[in-house]
Amino acid sequence: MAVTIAEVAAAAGVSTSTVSRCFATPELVRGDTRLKVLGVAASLGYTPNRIARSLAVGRSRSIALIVPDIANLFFGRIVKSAQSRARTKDYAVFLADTDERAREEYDLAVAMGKQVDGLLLVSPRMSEEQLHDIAERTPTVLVNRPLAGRSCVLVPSTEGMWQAVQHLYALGHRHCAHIAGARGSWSSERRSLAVREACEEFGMTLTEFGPYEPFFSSGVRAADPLIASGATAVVAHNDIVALGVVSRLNERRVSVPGDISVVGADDTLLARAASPPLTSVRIPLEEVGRRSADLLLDLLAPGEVPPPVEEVRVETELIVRRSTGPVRQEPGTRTS
Amino acid sequence: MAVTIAEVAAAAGVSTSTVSRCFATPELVRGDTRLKVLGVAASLGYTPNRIARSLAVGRSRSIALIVPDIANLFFGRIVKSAQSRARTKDYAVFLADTDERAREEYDLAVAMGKQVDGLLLVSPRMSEEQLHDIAERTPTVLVNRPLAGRSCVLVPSTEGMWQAVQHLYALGHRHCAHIAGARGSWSSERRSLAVREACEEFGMTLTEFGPYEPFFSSGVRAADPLIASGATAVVAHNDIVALGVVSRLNERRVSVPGDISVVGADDTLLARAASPPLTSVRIPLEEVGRRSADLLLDLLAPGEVPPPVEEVRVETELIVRRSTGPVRQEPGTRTS
DNA sequence: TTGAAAGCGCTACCAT
DNA sequence: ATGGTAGCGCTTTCAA
Repeated sequence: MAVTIAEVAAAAGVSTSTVSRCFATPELVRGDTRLKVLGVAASLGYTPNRIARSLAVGRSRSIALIVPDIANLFFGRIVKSAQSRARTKDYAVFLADTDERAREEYDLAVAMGKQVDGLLLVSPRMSEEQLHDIAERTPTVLVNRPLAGRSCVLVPSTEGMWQAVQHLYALGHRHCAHIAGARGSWSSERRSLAVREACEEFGMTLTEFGPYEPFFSSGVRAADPLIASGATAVVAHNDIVALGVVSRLNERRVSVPGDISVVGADDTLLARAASPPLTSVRIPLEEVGRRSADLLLDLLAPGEVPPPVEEVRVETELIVRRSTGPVRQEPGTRTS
Repeated sequence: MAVTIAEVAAAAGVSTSTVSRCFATPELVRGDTRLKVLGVAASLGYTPNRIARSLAVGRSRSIALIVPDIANLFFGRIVKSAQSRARTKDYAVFLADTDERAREEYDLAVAMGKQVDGLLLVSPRMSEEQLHDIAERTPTVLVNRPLAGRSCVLVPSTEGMWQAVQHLYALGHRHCAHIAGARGSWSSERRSLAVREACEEFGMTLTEFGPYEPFFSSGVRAADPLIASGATAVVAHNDIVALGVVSRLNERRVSVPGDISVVGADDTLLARAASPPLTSVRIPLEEVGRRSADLLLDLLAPGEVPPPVEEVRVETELIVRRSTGPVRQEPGTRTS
């Protein structure tokens, strides 16, 4: 059994209250007493029992991160920075992965919500009612999902998607395809909308495909209809899907960027590591993780009286790489 | 405030002991009483407070996963499956990322070890003394790091690396390079050793580079010395590094696999998504996560008296893709 | 089969 | 500035 506060108190010749104060509110203890207690505690190897403290205080100093898929680099990077940020503020972080199953999100969030002080829901797909219900019970911050009256960190990607279309237009493309992301995903909708608006603005023909789940296989599947559509450029919902497209295009002997230009999104490692490297819309995912963690921890801070509802938006930008190139031929003349 | 056991007891007209039993040991309660209590509990929306239970029982029904880098697909996949497995057994999972900083591993593990029932250390780099010290205090399972008398899940990759060399030899390569992984990493050492032994067996010349941290930039950096070495094939420590190499080779106008064949390891999404797709050594990471979680939870099971020390090894195999090809020219004649 | 009550380790209020 | 003590919500003997 670990050393308890009572043993420290006995060994230091003070009461348990004093020992407790030395750790919780050191400024309320006289200098020499504190030094003595801390010394005894150290020599005994005492460390406060967080569980006991949680029970007494009613707060656990822990938060839970709920994400659709940790093995997706997009979420991996968010989790990494959010987790790191939370730990610097002495919050422990629970992680739960819904495996892209929207159905289980709610139950999971409710269950986790009871054992933590706050919830960070990343790209949740559940209904607004369910989200409100959860936020009502546990302080919650949403990532990539707006909700009236709740704190959220949003990445509409509008600017980046617009830049992507502008880039393609400038290269001579006039028929663009878009491969949309998952149904029910707010960021998918925003990205699709941004592409649609940009194409309209530039007078480009747009063919839309989707929704597709964010898997490599989705891109592979989307490639054939894409070829058939006659589009010479494609903006995919994200890098994974984009590379699935590239893979299938290679198989079909369609050259990238010779015959078709491909743009991804998220600018994950995949984009840089691909050959040719993928032009992609950069999302500051580390910033997203950091700011969402900060937002949540602020909500939990005892000082704050009126929980500040904020809507943080981060900037996105197009990173141009070799996967996009000028139009080489007229649409429709391709033999494949 | 949430509903407590006392309120349920009052409403059901029984004692708190009985309510407690209904949830913990239902078989010790008479059928009708149990039904009644459970009914009342449900109607009141009661759920046991895990923190209070933890304090009373002395166990938290939670484990911690400590990994070097969650944003690395290798660890991401392990975390994903381990986490999922633990949750099916009603264990909550803490996640902590050391950001590849071996120095902080120990302190982190010690700190986390106090608030959880068990620790899953993935590819730890700390010293054996430190590992023993931690395992002594908290039930621990190691992944990718053997330790006398402790449970661990190991992936020596020997078979897969051997197959890689055999494959390259069969394609006509006679001079192979190896780009080693991080210093202090057990799996790096094992992989290097396996390549060394295989090259010797096949009578191939081997040039070794490294150690390199598992980053894309490491591969980029390793490519130039690789070219200078005159090797026609390279086995990289993992996919990320391999793709860094490919990227730089492309820049240098060295064709893959025309001039140099490249083999990666881990067979992450990166390998499949690359163009040309990367030949890679497949590691059953989901199995690693699942089995390590199982091992740990078995250690924690109350039934077990003598903690079974196991050493689980999983099988690896080479997945051949287009990044490897026959030798096109004699070593040394390349002009680059 | 059920109940009473003593903790689990810590905090926080109330005294002093 | 310090001590006494009543909980926090649940589990677990021990009795009945």
